[in-house]
Amino acid sequence: MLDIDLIRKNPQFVKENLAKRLCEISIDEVVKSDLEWKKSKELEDSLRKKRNDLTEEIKNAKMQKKPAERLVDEAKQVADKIIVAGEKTKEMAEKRNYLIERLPNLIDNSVPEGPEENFKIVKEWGKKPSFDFKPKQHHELGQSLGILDMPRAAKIAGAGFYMFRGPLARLEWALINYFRDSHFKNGFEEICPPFLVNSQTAFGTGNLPKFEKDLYKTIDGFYLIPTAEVPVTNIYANEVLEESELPKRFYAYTPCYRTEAGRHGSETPGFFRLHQFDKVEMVFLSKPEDSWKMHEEMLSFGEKLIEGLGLHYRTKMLAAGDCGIASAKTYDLEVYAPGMDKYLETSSISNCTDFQARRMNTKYKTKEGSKLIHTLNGSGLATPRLMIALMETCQTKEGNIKVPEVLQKYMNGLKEIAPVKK
RNA sequence: GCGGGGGUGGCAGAGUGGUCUAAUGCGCCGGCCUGCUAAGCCGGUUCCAGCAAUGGAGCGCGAGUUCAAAUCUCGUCCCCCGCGCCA
Repeated sequence: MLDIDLIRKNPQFVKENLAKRLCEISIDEVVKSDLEWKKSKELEDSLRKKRNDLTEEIKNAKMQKKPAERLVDEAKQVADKIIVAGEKTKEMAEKRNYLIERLPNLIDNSVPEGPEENFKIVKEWGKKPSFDFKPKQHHELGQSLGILDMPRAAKIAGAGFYMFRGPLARLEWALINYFRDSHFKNGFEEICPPFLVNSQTAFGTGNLPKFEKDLYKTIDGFYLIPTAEVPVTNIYANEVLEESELPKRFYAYTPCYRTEAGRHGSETPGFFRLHQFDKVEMVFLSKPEDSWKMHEEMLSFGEKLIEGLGLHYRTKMLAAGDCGIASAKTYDLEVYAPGMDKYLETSSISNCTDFQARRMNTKYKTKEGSKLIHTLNGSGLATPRLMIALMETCQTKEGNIKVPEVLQKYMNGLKEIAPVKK
């Protein structure tokens, strides 16, 4: 959430900033609803004051054994008015909060404004691999090797699911463990969080209320996590940290569940847009003054992981209009898949400044009192699209898949995935 | 799932309808004192509105009873102990 105080004192600044990301919520309306709430609250407070005074008089009268019926009658009337005024205040607060809870974070000045296509490529690493044959797509490779079973995944669950078998399943765990080991060596703390969260937690990271339709909800009201960012960022919700505890760096492997509502149609064969996928996520908690430095640091951790696999990728600074609600600035890592001849988003690395901290109420102590922390999150990395790029990049003329060197130790030294016997 | 106990400020912990203006202690911040440190003393240390004076709210969350609720009633969530079930 944005600081309501900032909106009050400098609505023009907020308006201009949010215009960069094409935000459809009117700041004028936020200011107006806030004023209406304030007016109603003032009336309610003055009535409460009156009742408190009367209550005090009643108490004194009773202690002095004087009659208090008239005062009680008057207090009853005030109490009725308070109920009416209170309902009005509540209604006004809901109206105001509805808007504020859906406002996105302020965008950083370094971010190109406007719609998605205004992105900036800030780095390219490696180059497109060349083949002396026509490279196949990942699903062709996977099926002919007998290590990808899309039809049975569809039978078991439906569209939007995949099933890896044998060496491909092991390749996915090799990736996950390669990521985990890298983060561990960097000194981060590993977390195994809950994969289901309550609504307060989903609100904290900004997934609720605006994006409820993107989340799976259980019959008893839990939400399946769309990313480990949700539980891990919320670890210190409603807590005050010591200044010396910051920064904190976490990583967590989890499956991620997304409805992908409104994204039907067969845009791409294979496993590209999924209801469930695996990801290792980095989450950093920092002091405000350190977050931009840590954002660049997180970016380079993500980049190093892809570089270790030897895959060609590019780093994209998202345009303001393409950034998530909580993000002040986001880099995407896009890894190249030669079979599809496409760059695929395999990581999204964001500085959420104090936007999530305000929703979660996570602060740290300073000499000037407690202040909101900054939160950052980034994939390090999401596996399916990386596997697409890896399979397509490392394919041989025979249709086998060479295992990148850094992954071989996680696969009992396997160097190449050959067809699996039935 | 059943039975019992509990949830109060940064922390510990008192408070069973109206002197609650939430005691007291610890921690932290500021000040005084001091050659320096410690001790001691004074003030501050939840949120909302306000430049402020001040006013309002707040005792897990929600509803109710009452002129008045941390305190009584109901619902709900969470934690602890015991029993049951279970990977």
